[in-house]
Amino acid sequence: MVRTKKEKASTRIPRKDQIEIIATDLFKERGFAANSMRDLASAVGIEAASLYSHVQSKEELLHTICFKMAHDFFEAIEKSENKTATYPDKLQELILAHVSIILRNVAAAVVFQNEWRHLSEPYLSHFLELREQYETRLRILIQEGTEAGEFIPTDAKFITHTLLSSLNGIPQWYVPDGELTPENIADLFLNGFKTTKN
Amino acid sequence: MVRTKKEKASTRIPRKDQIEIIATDLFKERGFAANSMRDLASAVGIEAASLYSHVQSKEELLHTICFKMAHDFFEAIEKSENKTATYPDKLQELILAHVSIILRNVAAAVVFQNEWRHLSEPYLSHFLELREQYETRLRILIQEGTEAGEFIPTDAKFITHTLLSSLNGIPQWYVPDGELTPENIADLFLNGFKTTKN
DNA sequence: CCTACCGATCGGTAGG
DNA sequence: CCTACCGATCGGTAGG
Repeated sequence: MVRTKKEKASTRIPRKDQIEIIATDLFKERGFAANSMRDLASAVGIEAASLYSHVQSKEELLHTICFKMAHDFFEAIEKSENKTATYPDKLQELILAHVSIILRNVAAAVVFQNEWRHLSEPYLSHFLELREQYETRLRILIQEGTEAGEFIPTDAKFITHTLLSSLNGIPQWYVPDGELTPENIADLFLNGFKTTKN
Repeated sequence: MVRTKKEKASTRIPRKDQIEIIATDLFKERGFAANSMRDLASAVGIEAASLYSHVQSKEELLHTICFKMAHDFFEAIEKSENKTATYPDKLQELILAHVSIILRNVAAAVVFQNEWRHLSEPYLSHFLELREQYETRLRILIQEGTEAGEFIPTDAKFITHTLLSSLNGIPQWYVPDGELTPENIADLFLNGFKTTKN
């Protein structure tokens, strides 16, 4: 079994991306701390030392995964804030975007959700800042919509936390090849948040 | 600083329990895999080797934490099933019990939620069995209540997963010394699940 | 509950 | 991308 040619499938995507994808999957499955660089290397099909030609450190991988997701979520909330629309429409757009980001890369979403605490400073602080910002701005969206009479009055803090927990819990039950689209899921979330007059 | 007497506070609870409590806190904070027995020993104030006089292995600690919680949750659902009451009342009781179990030991709830995957077989399979049982029985409660016309018709699977994600997400935002009681939180969850005629 | 220690494995580097 | 290797740390044991 001598490999005389490069295989097409493996040369399609750059090694660095391939490493990141496999790392995301491993971190999702057993966590950042429980996966060694040797585990990763073996899953990629190279030696552990060779990983360091493409990646500076184990934490760099985690950092990349977490901040890519954070960036996507942040973009989504800014987009919804800047939209000229009713609050229910803004919320609907944000929920759809949030769901879509998660479903686009479920493994990365799980790592983002569960493994950020293994980031070291100053990344950890930065990450938590972004996360709190997102929460705060979602809460404000709900508060303003409620004050405008476009949502049923609720405890905005509670609803925000509950909604986020539910959204971020999607990977726990979502079946990748099931019949549910991001739009379907977003719709399910929206029922109960619109005013009854709608 | 020679310790000539045993201090009262530290002799109050058995060492084994103390180790378990501190382990729960460490596992909650940085995960099972990222905490070493030396970390635990140092937090307890003894040498690593001394832990093994009280505990068989690192995993035994995780096992104890996870299955204690699983047992409590299981007891709660059985109690609610056996109660003669309307479905909304059954659900209310279950939600209150679930919230109470989480708030009674937030750290253990977080470990239960996040660290079970580090259990080895056959414990892992057993754990997942219990977990699925709980989910299934909650879903059935909601389905039966809906068929009985006591809940607004919804997608029972979706509602079950969403409710559980929200409940299990409580530790992410709950402030221990805040003004919210388990009853307050359970009430917040119940709005939206009762029929409008109520 | 401690000292002393085991083999295994960790993240990462040197040098090619 | 590999071989060879580093010091540090891991879970756990022996023997007291």
